[in-house]
Amino acid sequence: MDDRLPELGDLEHEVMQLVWAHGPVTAEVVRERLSRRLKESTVRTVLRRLEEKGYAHHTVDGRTYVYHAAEPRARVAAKAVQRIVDWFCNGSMEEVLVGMVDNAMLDQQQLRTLADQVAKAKKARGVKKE
Amino acid sequence: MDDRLPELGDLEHEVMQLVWAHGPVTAEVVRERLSRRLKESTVRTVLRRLEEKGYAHHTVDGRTYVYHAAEPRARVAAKAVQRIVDWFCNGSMEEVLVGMVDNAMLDQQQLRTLADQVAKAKKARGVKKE
DNA sequence: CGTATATGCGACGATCCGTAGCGTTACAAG
DNA sequence: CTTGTAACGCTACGGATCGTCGCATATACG
Repeated sequence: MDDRLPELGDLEHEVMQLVWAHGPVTAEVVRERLSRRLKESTVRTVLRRLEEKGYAHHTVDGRTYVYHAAEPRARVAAKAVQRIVDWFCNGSMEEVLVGMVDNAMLDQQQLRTLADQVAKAKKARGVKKE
Repeated sequence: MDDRLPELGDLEHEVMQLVWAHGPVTAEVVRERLSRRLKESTVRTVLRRLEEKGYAHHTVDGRTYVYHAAEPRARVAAKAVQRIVDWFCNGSMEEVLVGMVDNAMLDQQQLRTLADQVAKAKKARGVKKE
């Protein structure tokens, strides 16, 4: 339950965003919603690779494959961040946050607000989850 | 001053860590410190690519190239995180943090402590920096 | 000036990714 | 049962990135 998901290319990412945004989807639906107009086989290939990489899985409805996200978007993002932190800063989340503040991507006011929001979100979710 | 640094491969990353860890370094020094034993030309190629990608730059000492990190490690890590956040969560840092708490990578107590440390670090640095 | 040494350049094989053609299968209608 | 059609997987190809070097070249030093 701690598998490292491989990186995604641009198209793979765009498709994955669609899977996350609009519940379970078929290759057709993805194709219609994509920015670029691609062949169906292209879309299916991407979906299949996404499944191989562990980002999604599918169920079968009649003769149609329906793709579901394997993990919620926030969790995947969190893992990615965790990897960055381990990778660059030997696991020191603090160093990263300092870097962000230092780089004016974030100020400590926002950080504190975020801490509050996270606490709130956790409480709200903690109830219905456990 | 807002350029997106390209991704790094495994070896490139390992070399970059050495550049960050031990001040300015020569190809020889990097080679000696590497986990794997590689040919000098390999190391030089990696260093050159690192420079092309904007992670490092060099000065010349006699006939020897000395490589310096272009940006501090924390800043690069911060940019990487920022990219993840934009990429997956449409820029919502909060969503990512919630994901981390949700995934037990972080608890809100740590988050609050981090906020304090960051505030402190900023104050300490702010003085000597401006 | 000749030799050792550090450099740049080019290259080759392995992967990854975007993109798609094609053969196959299964279900529905004639 | 035969056939048309829709959805699928498989294979592939060209471009890009990366790990890894060999080699021709430039240059400091004795």
